[in-house]
Amino acid sequence: MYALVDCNNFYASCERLFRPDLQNKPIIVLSNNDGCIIARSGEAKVLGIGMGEPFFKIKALCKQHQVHVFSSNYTFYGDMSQRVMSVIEDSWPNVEIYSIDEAFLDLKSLPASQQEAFCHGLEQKIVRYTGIPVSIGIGPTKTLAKLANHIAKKELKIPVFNIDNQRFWLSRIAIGDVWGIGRQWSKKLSQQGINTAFDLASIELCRLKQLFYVMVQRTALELSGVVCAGLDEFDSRKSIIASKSFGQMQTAYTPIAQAVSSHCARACEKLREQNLLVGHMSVFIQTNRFRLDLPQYNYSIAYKLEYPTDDLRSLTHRAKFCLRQMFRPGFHYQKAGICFTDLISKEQVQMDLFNQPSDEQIKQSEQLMSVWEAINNKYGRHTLRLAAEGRGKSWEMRSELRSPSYTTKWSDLPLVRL
DNA sequence: TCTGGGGTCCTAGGACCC
DNA sequence: TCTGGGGTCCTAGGACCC
Repeated sequence: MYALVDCNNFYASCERLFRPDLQNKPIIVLSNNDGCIIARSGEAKVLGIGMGEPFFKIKALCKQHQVHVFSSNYTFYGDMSQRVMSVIEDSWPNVEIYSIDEAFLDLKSLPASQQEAFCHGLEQKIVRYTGIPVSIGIGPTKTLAKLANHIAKKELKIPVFNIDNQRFWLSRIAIGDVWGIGRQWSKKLSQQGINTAFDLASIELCRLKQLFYVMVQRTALELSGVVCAGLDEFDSRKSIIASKSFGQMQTAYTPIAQAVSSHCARACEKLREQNLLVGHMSVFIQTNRFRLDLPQYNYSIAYKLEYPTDDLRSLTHRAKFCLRQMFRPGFHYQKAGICFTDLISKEQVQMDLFNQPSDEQIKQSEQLMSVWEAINNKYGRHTLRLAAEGRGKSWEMRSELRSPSYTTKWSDLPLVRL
């Protein structure tokens, strides 16, 4: 049996934590650049505010209903996520952290009769320790646990639900609400007369094989109770991306090069946090796809590194080289970014017969990068940075409604008056 | 005026090999 | 007129997730 713990309206719940005055008030959280809605409190959902909707389209509605609007504050949400996850990991040994607000538990070592009681206890513990409300779904496969969670939240509005002896629920769940079945496939499945989770669970596999990829077959099997995917407890990342839209469209080379350098530094931070080296990078730039009146240009250039590295200086140098190759004047650019792939663990580097850097080079680079990190950890991010990042950030994103970083910044600690 | 960012997995098709 | 069979590896693109 598996359990899925999922935080309720996670970002909205975080924003409410240090703002008790927002209890029972509608709250929404915006994506980077204050562009789209990415989280809504229950009260905001009732108003008909959709997930992913562009903010400018519903600004008037928000004003009319006094919706509290926040820019996203990932430092804060990330910290709250860690707190929730550590409560879960302290309570149970087999945990897969699936996303910022979800975790799967493998409950097989617990007698069936105790599973629900354990989940009730966990749910209460999480809300008591962190203030974040969660829902927990229990089922014989991950897909069914996910579905049980959906039923707990959307249908029954209870904190814990076990679908094991209540499979009749499958016939009440639309095919598009099943984990792994998105827009395109649910359309295709409907054309075949498959409209509910029950339909998909009971279809003959050979019929599915002719029409769909293995992913759909796997989902069908999981719905019928056959485990196709176990717990993935070891986080081995396969790519790292850092990219952001510009606050305003950019036409000149220099600010874009500074943005790419800054994204490269962020990607490099993530790389080093996980003790990885990168073998392959690609840099991309894009114009604004919504501005059909302007000429469009999207391009990316890949660069295979001479040897895997985590040295920010050489990574930035290569990233700028890629950008120079593809930058064309005369366009209004909206976004730039960088992607690292071919990630390998620092402990398992394959040496190269021709391009192996000397031990001395590796040692020097590591010394420099660790001092660099130590300074930034002590005095704050960006205290030390490459000149390539520039100083004034004319390209920086909009984030006008950001809440304080209550739990990660001394100057932002909440004040309590008695 | 204003439209996110960061991931995974799978498949088809091309280039190459013997 | 007729033109093999069996592989691997890489990349782009499309689907999905939160």
